[in-house]
Amino acid sequence: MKAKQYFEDALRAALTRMELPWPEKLLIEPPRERKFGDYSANAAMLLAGAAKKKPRDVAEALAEELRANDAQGCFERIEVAGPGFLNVTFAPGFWRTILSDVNAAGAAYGASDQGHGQRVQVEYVSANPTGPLHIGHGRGAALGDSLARLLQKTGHNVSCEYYINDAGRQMRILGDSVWLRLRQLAGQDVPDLEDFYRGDYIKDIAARVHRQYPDILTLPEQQAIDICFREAVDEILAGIKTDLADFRVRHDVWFSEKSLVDAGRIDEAFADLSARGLAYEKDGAFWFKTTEFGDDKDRVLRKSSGELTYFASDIAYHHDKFKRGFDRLIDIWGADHHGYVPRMQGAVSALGRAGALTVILVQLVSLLKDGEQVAMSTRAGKFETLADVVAYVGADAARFLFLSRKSDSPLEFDLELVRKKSMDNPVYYVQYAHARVHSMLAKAREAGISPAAPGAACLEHLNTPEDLELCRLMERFPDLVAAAAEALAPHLVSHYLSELAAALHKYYSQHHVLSAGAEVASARLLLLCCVATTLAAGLDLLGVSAPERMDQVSVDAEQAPC
RNA sequence: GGGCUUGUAGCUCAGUGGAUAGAGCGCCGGACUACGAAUCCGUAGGCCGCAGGUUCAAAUCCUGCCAGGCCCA
Repeated sequence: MKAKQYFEDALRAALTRMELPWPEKLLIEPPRERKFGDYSANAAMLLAGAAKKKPRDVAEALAEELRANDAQGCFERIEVAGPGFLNVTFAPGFWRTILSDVNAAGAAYGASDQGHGQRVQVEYVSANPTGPLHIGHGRGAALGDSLARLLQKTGHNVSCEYYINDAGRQMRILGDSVWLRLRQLAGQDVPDLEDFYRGDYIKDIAARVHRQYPDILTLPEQQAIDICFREAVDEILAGIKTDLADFRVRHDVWFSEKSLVDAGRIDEAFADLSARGLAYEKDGAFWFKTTEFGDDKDRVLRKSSGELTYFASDIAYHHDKFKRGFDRLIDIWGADHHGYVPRMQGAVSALGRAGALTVILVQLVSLLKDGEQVAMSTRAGKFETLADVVAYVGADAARFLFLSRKSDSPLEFDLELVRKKSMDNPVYYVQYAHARVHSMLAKAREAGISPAAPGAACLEHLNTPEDLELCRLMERFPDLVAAAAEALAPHLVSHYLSELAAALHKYYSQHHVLSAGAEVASARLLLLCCVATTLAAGLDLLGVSAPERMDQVSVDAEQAPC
């Protein structure tokens, strides 16, 4: 039985009997302070005006009504407090029923059908294949992957996609850059270009291409550049895929911009806009009337030179997404693209799908080492790439940190702090709570003690404040998951996990389990088993492992830096 | 100059319009002859950037400033 739902139903029935409406802004939530009970409702304050009574009097009447109809004795206390809050405390026996739920659901605990199978596409990372992923991409990757898990868990039909910008100007520059380095490495005296990729990885690619195509210098230049370009994209993309896999980030579809252009989808989208009267030719260019959708000026889709803008392929791309049948699109972008959001929203409105796109902007990550800023924009810093960072601190620690901040706040990523295996580091705090339970379960097996069945009589022993606190927290988990999915906010999950882990550690220090007598031990083992299940379910939503022993984690973090 | 975003404890950050604003770290002081001390318990620390407004109720919503970050011109 869900506590919040039970209270809501009881309250609704009481209001109906008292011929009072259910106020729009009525909220039922756990109060900030424990002493106010398990759940709190603000109904009386909202109804006082219309009823022409004092809020506290309305609350008292409601409380009386609830008490009179609690035949099963689910409520232990129903009180009125403060300006007119209605606070309820559930009886211990009510809380213990949560153990059956958790036990029955197992890894699926917290799942719901609030998405009703809605088809959602999450597009994330989508970095240009012009170089390796950096730490900022890692944040978007962790967020996108976790959001997908959250949405999946709450009954959405989710597809994850990576958009490969393999057409256009940046790609030409990439090909030129490799070609330039290749000739330089071959001893030719070629000056640097004004605009090109300078990273060492370009030299590595150039050297390999030269080895693989020994006669490349004798080919017509355009053909040679073409080879350089194709090889570079393939290699960089393969590297990106490896880095993401090592970070446990998954995409279902890798969508090529070039394929979009080649398939004529750009023209299709242009025709679609023209047909709706939302695009026009002017000064030899093709314009999209974004001002009709709140933009401050119209935007060019095809320049007079015939070159397409980024915006053009992005429109065609989103057009294509909708044609593939998605009900809702979620794009995760770096915050430096925020100026692009109104334009893109305008485009989606123009496609007749206003409101179907949500853009999440991920703020920058500043990389620190012992409190000192690490250079990000040059190759000088050792830890510029995502791969280096993940190898240094471990995927679990990196993911947990990324996912414990709101996406729209800037984030400080201190390599030494994230790497530290101590209580400075919340990820190990939570993982340790999970491992601790499994350690006890192993000890219990040796001693021949097994967890009680969910309905067993011995559960009566679970009546200390700490027992009930764990039950309360576990009972909140499904609501929490639903809220996190709704708000697209995985950080709610990581904060919840820290709270549950804290309750577990406190429990551990106050109540001895195995030596407490057969019945009590058995009951407590069931409780702790359920906690472990909930912790594991939550960690899974973050894509963080739930180890059974702490010496199993962070093997990768043992490696020395570079 | 226009726009987006962020200002909360010494630091890093939570806080769906609700009660005395929270957590972790750091500081200081305690706790293992029993299940893992990667833990627990306690103390101290706040004009929630500033000023107005809406509301029974504002860190939260609105407006104007101030400051940092970013985008555009």
